[in-house]
Amino acid sequence: MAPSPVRVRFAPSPTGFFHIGGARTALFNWLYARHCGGTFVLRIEDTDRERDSEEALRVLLDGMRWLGLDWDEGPEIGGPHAPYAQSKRSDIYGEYLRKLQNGGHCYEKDGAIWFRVSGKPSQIDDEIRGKIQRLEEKDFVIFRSDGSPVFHFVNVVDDIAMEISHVIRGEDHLSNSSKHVELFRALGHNPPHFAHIPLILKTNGPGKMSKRDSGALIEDYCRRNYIPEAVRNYLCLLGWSPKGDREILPIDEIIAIFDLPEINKNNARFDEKKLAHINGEYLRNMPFGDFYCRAAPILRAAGLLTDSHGETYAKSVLRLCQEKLRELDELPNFCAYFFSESFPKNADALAKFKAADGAIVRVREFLNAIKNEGVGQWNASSIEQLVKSLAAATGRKTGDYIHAVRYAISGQSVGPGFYGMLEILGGNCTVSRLKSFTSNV
RNA sequence: GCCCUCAUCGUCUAACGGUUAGGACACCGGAUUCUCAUUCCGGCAAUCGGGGUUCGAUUCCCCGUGGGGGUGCCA
Repeated sequence: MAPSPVRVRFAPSPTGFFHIGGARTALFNWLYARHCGGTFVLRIEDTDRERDSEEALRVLLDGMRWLGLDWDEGPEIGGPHAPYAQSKRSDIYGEYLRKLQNGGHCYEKDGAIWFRVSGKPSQIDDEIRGKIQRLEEKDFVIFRSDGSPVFHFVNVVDDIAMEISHVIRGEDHLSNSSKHVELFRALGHNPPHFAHIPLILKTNGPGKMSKRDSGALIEDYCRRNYIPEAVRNYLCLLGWSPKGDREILPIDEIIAIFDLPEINKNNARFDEKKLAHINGEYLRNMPFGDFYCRAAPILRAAGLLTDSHGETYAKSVLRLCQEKLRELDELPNFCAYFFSESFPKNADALAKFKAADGAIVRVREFLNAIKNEGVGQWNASSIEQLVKSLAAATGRKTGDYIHAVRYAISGQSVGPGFYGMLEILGGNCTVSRLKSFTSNV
């Protein structure tokens, strides 16, 4: 099969953060390249010299890889148009500057080099927005007085040199495209196809998402143990829709149906709650083996799970938890009492316990019932049997016992199914916790 | 100010010019004779305003209004 002529690029500048807006732009470029069987180029626009570039670049590359956005040409893998960092391409910029000078397209003023605009409106044919015309009225600087080239110039030069066919970027660049078209023409090239994608706006208040907004940084989701596929899936939904009342779908299907003209024109507000919901969907629907691999290290890091617990125990606990979670980071709080005697007691749960009529009496009754029965037969159904006959004997509801004992055992008012929870905790542990609870009240 | 752009529930979105305007998040209610942060069921909730074009407009055109972006020797 002949390679697709589609070549797209993501051209971030390493600022030390991987902003969610940039990530979505990268994602849409990547999706389009993969959809077309084209090439996805990663180009680093590091024209700000004095910055901790190594560190900042790391954040970017790690974030891209975490999201599963692999590039075909770029840093660490090279390619036919290397180097892929603008700080290393000054020879090329000098060469293209000479072309402009030879064509009489620029002049010097105040030590800087200025581009002379044509005075004619530029037109772009945007894949999302249709034809857009704009007159670039004023000449603009392409080389600063310190000799460094500015964004508009290097951006266009590299798109020419790297044979970029489609420029997919944020709508904040729409007004810039008249500058860029002028540069393409002056350099003797037709401009590429453009696709200006909508911006991601703050959840509340005016303006687009900024680094400071909650949820704005990809590396935070990584740190918070979000599922990268879930974050990526959510990002797909900002400005694009798979239609057919579907939202959560595997990336291969998204790649198959993704296309530029279907991208929305209007900006989208970021919604962290919906992201959390989608993360929960991914978490609960993933195979248990995958869930265990992600969850166990978190419990270890929290100092809860140790070698003494054993893998079988850890797995049975986590199997119980998987179906309840929205975020992996909730896990330590959610199940600490399975691993430690010094588990936290939830304040609301305590309030409920105190408010419940005779809760402590129920706990004592339950403890006595266990003592009478013994813990020889200790499994979910035997515990259920025990609770039911106890309730029948005292004329209470099973819930009266369950709620009270749940708090006594776990310090929580919510959690996994009661009978399964006690089975896994074990009869001896249950008894000893209830003893110490009743004697300390 | 000037230039560009956009406009469906609170939010993300769907709807060849003909639909009771659909789905999802959030929120509210109910069920799961044990909780809920799971699951299921139900509810609330939208075509920015005004003119056209048309038998018929969320959809096409114009004008307002509102939002967003640009207007740097930032990217």
